[in-house]
Amino acid sequence: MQKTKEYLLKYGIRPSVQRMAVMHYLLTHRTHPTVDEIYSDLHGDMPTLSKTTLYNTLKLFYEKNVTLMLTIDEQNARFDACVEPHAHFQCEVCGKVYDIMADELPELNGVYRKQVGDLMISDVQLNYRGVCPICQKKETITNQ
Amino acid sequence: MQKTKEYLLKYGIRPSVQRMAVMHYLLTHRTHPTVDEIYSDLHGDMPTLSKTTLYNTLKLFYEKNVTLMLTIDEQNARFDACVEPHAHFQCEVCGKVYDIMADELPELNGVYRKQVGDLMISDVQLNYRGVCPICQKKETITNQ
DNA sequence: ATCAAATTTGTAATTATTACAAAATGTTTG
DNA sequence: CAAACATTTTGTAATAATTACAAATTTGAT
Repeated sequence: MQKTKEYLLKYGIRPSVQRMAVMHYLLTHRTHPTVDEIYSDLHGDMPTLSKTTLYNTLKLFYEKNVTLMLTIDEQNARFDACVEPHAHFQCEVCGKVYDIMADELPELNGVYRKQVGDLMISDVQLNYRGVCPICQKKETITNQ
Repeated sequence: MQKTKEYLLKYGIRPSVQRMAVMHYLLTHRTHPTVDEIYSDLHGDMPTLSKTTLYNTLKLFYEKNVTLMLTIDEQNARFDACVEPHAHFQCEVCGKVYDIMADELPELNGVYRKQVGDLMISDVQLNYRGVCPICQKKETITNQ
């Protein structure tokens, strides 16, 4: 937890109890959770945590570039403590979001740029959609 | 309008009056409009058009691959009749969405793939965010 | 023209997110 | 340490996009 505190301070964020809990959660759950998922999971240890605080906190993290805010899912924003350039894949069946790193997609680094033509870039998101191998398998069995 | 009808038929969509109006709108307005924008613009000529029909129609178009449904904007879905591989840029200030074609971003074609690793891809979206040149100019003037 | 199927419509429900003001907590200064 | 001030959190209520649903309308085939 001391590490989480230093992590926040390094990004210029005052480490309140709530902020540390959220940051720690994101650092230890690399599942691209939604606001509701974070809320449900933290609620056990922090019954007083409010949704508004969560929204405020996640927005702050995003503005200070501590986390990413993914728009791959039309229904909910999703959050990611990994700020390295990487793409995402969402399964249309189970909804799970997978990471795609540069070793699987060599062109990836080329699209993560500061500038394209005369446009200055502050955020890049590369989103893939499809059916993940697990759900493909299940569908094959069902359709027999 | 006859062309729009054939366009829909080509994609296996029955050309009702409403569907033709929406398709024609998208073919002649390459501005990545939201549902509300389409609704407002069509409402003059079609006062009975309902939002539900719009949502149904746009979902159908998306499923039949006649149009793209963009998730670049967190607030609203946006629609695009250009189904060629291309990226998008949204200005954080004015909200306008620009196209980025392969000539401006040579790596673009490389990320539009049918497969990445063992993942089968059905949809790719490459979204950039930043401040567009027009808004940058305005901000410079304001901050003097 | 009739009938069945497909489509459209309006209303109501759902759900994610934001606004806001009061309460709580943390920080600074005398 | 205590008073004064700033920041953060909280709960509730408002907003806004999207979906559910059943009745009404339109379409296409016979």
